[in-house]
Amino acid sequence: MVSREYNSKKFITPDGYASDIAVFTITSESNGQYKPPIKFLKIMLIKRSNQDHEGNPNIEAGKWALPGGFVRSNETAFQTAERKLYEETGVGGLRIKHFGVYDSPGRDDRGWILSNAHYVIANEEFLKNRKTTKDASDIQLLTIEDALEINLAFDHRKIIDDAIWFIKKDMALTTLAKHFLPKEFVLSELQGVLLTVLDDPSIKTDAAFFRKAPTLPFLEAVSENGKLKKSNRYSKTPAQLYRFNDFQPITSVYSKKLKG
Amino acid sequence: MVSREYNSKKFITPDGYASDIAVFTITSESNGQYKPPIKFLKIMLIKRSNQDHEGNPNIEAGKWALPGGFVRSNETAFQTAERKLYEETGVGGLRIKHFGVYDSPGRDDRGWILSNAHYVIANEEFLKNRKTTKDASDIQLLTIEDALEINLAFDHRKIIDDAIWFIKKDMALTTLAKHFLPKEFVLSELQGVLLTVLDDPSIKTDAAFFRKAPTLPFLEAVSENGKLKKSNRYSKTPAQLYRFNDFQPITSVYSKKLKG
DNA sequence: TTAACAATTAACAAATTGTTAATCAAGGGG
DNA sequence: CCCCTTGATTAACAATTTGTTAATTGTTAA
Repeated sequence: MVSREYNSKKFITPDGYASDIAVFTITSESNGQYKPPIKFLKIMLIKRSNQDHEGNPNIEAGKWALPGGFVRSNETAFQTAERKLYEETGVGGLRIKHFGVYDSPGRDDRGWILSNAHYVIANEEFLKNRKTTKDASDIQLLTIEDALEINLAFDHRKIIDDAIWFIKKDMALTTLAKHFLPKEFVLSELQGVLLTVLDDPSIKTDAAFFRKAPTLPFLEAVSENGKLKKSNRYSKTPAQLYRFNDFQPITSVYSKKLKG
Repeated sequence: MVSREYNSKKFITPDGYASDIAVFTITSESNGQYKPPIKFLKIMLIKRSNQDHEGNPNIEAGKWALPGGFVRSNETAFQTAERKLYEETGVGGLRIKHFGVYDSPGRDDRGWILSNAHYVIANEEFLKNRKTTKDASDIQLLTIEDALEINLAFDHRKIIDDAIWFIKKDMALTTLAKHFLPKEFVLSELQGVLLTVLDDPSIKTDAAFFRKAPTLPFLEAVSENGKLKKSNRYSKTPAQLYRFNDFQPITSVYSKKLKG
């Protein structure tokens, strides 16, 4: 397969090509009946076991790490991400997005190992339904604050830092919020998700947000048999349910007012 | 270096890790004196020689390809990009940005070879000053249209397609335009650059663009000894010179009107 | 002197925003 | 069953921005 021309240069080649996945979710904690819950941004991490499958001591054992694994020669890192996500956490069918490559020499004591990093957003309900393929202590949802405090394997702290930066950006610029929410949701839920990840004053003020939201081209009010569908899940007053449609908004710094 | 534990799995490892760079520039073609020039978005490609440095037949010989090369085990792909860009095209000091990884099995006949893809924006003047490290026929600036029509090596067509998508996005969302322009420029130059890459009606209408531009937080009028500095390079009427400052604008789809 | 023309400015209606103050529609206590 | 409370919306209005079309200005070339 590898040609003579290429081999003759005696290049040193990588010792491994890994695919890692930062799985984010927002968990809700009830704040009393008929009140919007308190939300926390969390990341799914796994604890590296002391031994590998063959019983040999595992590198970075005992530390927390992003789920992931080595890419096989007949698949892409993207496919590896799908596969490992399902194998290790039992979740499937989520939108996976590449956001960076980590290839600093020395990042992995085993040798020259590259990591192709992805992120995934899962809504709470989705994660609840996951199969428990490993015992619970292995997989944990940690708040971002906690995750960045504990002892993380390899350069996963840097990877998580970057991943957070990317989801913030995508949350502001795309309809990423949809992946944190159920199909149909109430405006306060959307607002809660946005505020958990972003820090945009124009989202904070209720009146402005509630007036603008219904006009956003990527949101639509849900109706059922001709009349608007409402929900009481977080308020006594029935609140209108919304869903995301397929509109892909784009913005530009050269039009409309900016904040920075 | 590679531990027993790891080796014992007999993983197949990649046969090579490459770094490729899509270098974009906008060339100006005079449209008559005192007129804004016509601009074209171009990409720098190199023609793969028939033999490699050692005289062996080269893979994908004769085809056009992105400049780039194999990452060494003691550097990152980013550093490779800097090094190869300088070696092959004589340009240095440009802002290089990662945008994707190409790792489909079979993308390179030599084996399992990954490409870490970057893009770079160079302004015309900068490229003019480049050292000619290779004979001219080897390196060419092609318009995007031409580049996508010719026979490109490996999966470089896909890489270029993606790179274009990324620069469009970054052009709209960041002050990327600054890299296409000289330090000080006239509004019609900025407008020309934006229209060459983007297709935003609000930029097209002169009156709107000229009225809004001076208020953009990331632009500032240039003055010299207390008075505003003007230029006649593209008009009889002296036009105000502007420069980008360090303001990093951010936008959000949840505020301000959208287009999509 | 004047026609031409890019670069601004002006002017004004239409659309969006920020803000503060009403309304509305239950659930729960009395 | 009548209020009180609390989110969820609406209303009301002033302040900003934008889209458009119509002037103005400064300079070169005929």
